[in-house]
Amino acid sequence: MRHWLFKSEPSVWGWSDQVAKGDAGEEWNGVRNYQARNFMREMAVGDRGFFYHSQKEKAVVGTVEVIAEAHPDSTTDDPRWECVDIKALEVARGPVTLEMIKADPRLSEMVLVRNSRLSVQPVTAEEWRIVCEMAGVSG
DNA sequence: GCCAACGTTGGC
DNA sequence: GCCAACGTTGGC
Repeated sequence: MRHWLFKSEPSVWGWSDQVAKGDAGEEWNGVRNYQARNFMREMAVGDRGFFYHSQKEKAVVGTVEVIAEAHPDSTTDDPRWECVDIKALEVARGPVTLEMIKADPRLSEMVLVRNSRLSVQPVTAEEWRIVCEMAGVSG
């Protein structure tokens, strides 16, 4: 199983929106960046990821699971853009802020730290374990 | 609100 | 195919 990080502005699509969709989940649509799209193409059903709020909050707020492989993005007719479907899994007992992540030397190589603009990112197994621990989730 | 970083576009 | 110009994102 691989791990990922999904970033969203909470004012556009937040954790509560994701939770409201329940097990049916929702498309992670609207991505218009090739790198991010390519990562979604690599995802498999059952992969897990962090749900990160950008902008004001800047924190991992929960975990999600990939429930459908990449397929055309329903929000555009442009065949270049694809997305996966994800569902909310576990809420973070305490949000893991960007500040906390930056303060931990073990997480200094995270894409979130190195390339803050990428909206869909891979997370290593170790990074996954550490951030899950900080968030108080089982992973 | 500003600005650095980055990606995309389009002219050559 | 290069690169300048431009637009967008997101942290600060």
